Amino acid sequence: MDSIDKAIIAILQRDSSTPVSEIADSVGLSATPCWRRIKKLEEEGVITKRVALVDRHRLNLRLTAFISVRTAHHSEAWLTKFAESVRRIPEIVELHRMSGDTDYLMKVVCPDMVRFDKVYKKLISVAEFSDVKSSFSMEDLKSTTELPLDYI
Amino acid sequence: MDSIDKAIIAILQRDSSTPVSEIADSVGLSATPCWRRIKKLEEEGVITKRVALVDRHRLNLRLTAFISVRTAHHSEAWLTKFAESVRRIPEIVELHRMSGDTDYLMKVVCPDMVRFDKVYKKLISVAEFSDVKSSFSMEDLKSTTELPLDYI
DNA sequence: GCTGAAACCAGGTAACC
DNA sequence: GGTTACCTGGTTTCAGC
Repeated sequence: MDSIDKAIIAILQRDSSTPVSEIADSVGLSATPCWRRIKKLEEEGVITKRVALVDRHRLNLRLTAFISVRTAHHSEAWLTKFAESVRRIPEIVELHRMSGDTDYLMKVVCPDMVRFDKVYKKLISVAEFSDVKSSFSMEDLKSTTELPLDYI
Repeated sequence: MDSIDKAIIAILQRDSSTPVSEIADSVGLSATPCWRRIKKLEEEGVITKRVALVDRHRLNLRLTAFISVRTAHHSEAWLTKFAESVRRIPEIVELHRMSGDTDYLMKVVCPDMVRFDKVYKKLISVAEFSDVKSSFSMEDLKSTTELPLDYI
């Protein structure tokens, strides 16, 4: 992966609807080799998918919350089952197994506190926790899917 | 926004490279009216952008961390300047103004602890904090850009 | 073996019903 | 919202470097 691939990824991370010919111009290549590089990046799994991003406010998702939990269960089987359950809850968009004080950290999006409480209840119904803490985002100041390309 | 629009969004959130004709089939429409709906969703800002998602491991971004900070400064001017500075740090992919114990919560991606410390130093160089806590993700169990469509 | 020109074809876009 | 036609842009082939 050279600097041209990096430049291609930079463009596609920002706007994947950019025509190949335009990307080719930007990186100083003609369309065909540029297209082949994109194809290769997709085949090799560097580019995993192309998605449409949606304005969460337009979907009535005005509340963003973080739930951190502790649990007494630390088996592989418990983790697998827990992760699988969380993957089925669409309001929980992230789940991290953490080091330190909390065992798991989740990011939740939903319309309001009433709906948040429903997600919360759904969550505590799928697994047992010894401690649960919720904190709420008042303002989304930065949120991007663009990853830094400085380390390749 | 009706159930057809919802179905269209569901498909595009999952894979924005799906051909319009295929989407049209799925939602029981012919290509043109389906395309018109997609165009409208984009114009109205429901669909904000189309992006390529990249495997962070392939970009050498193996460390995910959360930094929560407290600050003594609570003016609008300070917030604006702080947010602007953070937006210029590519390793910080999320910044939330929080309620409760912490004032701001950030999500950071970088290769390792050494690079994390550099981001940390960059962060404390752009703003003054009274308290800074870092926690680290050991395992990414769920991470999606697909938002729940149950509330429209 | 990789690049780019040109031909080709799928799919996005527009006009019309 | 559908049908048809058009035309941009993605994809393949092939010649040249």
